[in-house]
Amino acid sequence: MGPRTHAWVLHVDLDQFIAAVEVLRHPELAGRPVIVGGRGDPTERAVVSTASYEAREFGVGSGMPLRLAARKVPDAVILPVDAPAYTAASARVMETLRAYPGAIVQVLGWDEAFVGVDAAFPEATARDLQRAVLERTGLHCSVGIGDTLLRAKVATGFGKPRGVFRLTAANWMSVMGDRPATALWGVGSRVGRRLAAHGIETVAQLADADLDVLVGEFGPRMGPWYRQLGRGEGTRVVDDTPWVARGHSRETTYQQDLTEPEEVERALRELVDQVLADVAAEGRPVIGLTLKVRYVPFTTKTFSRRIRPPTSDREVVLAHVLELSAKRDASRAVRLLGVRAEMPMPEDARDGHTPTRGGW
DNA sequence: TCTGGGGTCCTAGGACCC
DNA sequence: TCTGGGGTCCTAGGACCC
Repeated sequence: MGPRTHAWVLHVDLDQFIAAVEVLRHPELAGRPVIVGGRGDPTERAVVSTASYEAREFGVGSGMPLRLAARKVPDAVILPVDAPAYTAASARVMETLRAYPGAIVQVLGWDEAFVGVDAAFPEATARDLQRAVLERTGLHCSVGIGDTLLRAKVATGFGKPRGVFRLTAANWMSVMGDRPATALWGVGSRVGRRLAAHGIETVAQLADADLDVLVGEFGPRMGPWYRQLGRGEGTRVVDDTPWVARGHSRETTYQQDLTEPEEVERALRELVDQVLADVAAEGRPVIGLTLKVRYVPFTTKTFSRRIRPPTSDREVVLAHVLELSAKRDASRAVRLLGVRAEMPMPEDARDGHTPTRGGW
């Protein structure tokens, strides 16, 4: 298998995936505003993972503090995040897509994938896939059709919910030209603001922007890349090479801020053990560590270091993390701690053969 | 209403070497 | 006494996405 070019790129995106999985196993919740987040306790520090369409009507969306969401939707059903259940549901969806004759599937996350197909009528294929996913999993999805990964990805948004939309070089500018640059995948609010400072507000303006201006603002790599995004151009290669993780991290927001050194050390030991369990499961050592600390007024600092030689020894890793922790401001209470471990890429996955997530 | 958790990639600037 | 130019490695931070 590996990277391949097809006539069409389809982007399959499950509708309100997490909420839909919950409704599937709790049918009595159908039609009710369902919010999934944290441990399902709206009095805790946590945020919304997914809200059902019924809950979105009240202005609730992902990333919103759970407390606020609960207040906005008085009779909401609030459920805890159940990652294993979503992983299992996701696996069934991807299996279904792979079973489609001739399809190459590049998984992007729990609830979305690119599918490369050589079809004369991609809309028919899209409907086939929707039907197959619904039959096999009970879940609805939207499908974007494109002549590049980016166009397929952006097209999906116009198909939601349960629809199909095609975006190619032929209609890209007429559909996207007048929209804000931040409508593009990969252009967030910060980059949007920096573009606006140069008078670049829309997708069409970004597509026609002066390359020197973009390079001056964003560097030799990102500058040209943003203009390419504006044009909807980029790779059309779908790559089903299995994903190789660059690292693993665990972080925890504490319900009570940590003030005592012993509390911090105990928390770090816990995080290190969790991270090492994930790393060990891949049979790869640790070559880098990052400690993330969020202090009580909302500021976050990170401390990192390379580890050499590469190690799988718990005590060695722990010693490094504690050393990094010694650099933090011990006089300030801690709201969050995170530990990230980087792993070396295996030989056979180097040279960019493994697809970069979102690297179009 | 205070702001999760798991990821990836890029850039700037300093250290260090030849 | 002044101080090039190229290269790599490392750390910190920024940005984005689901």
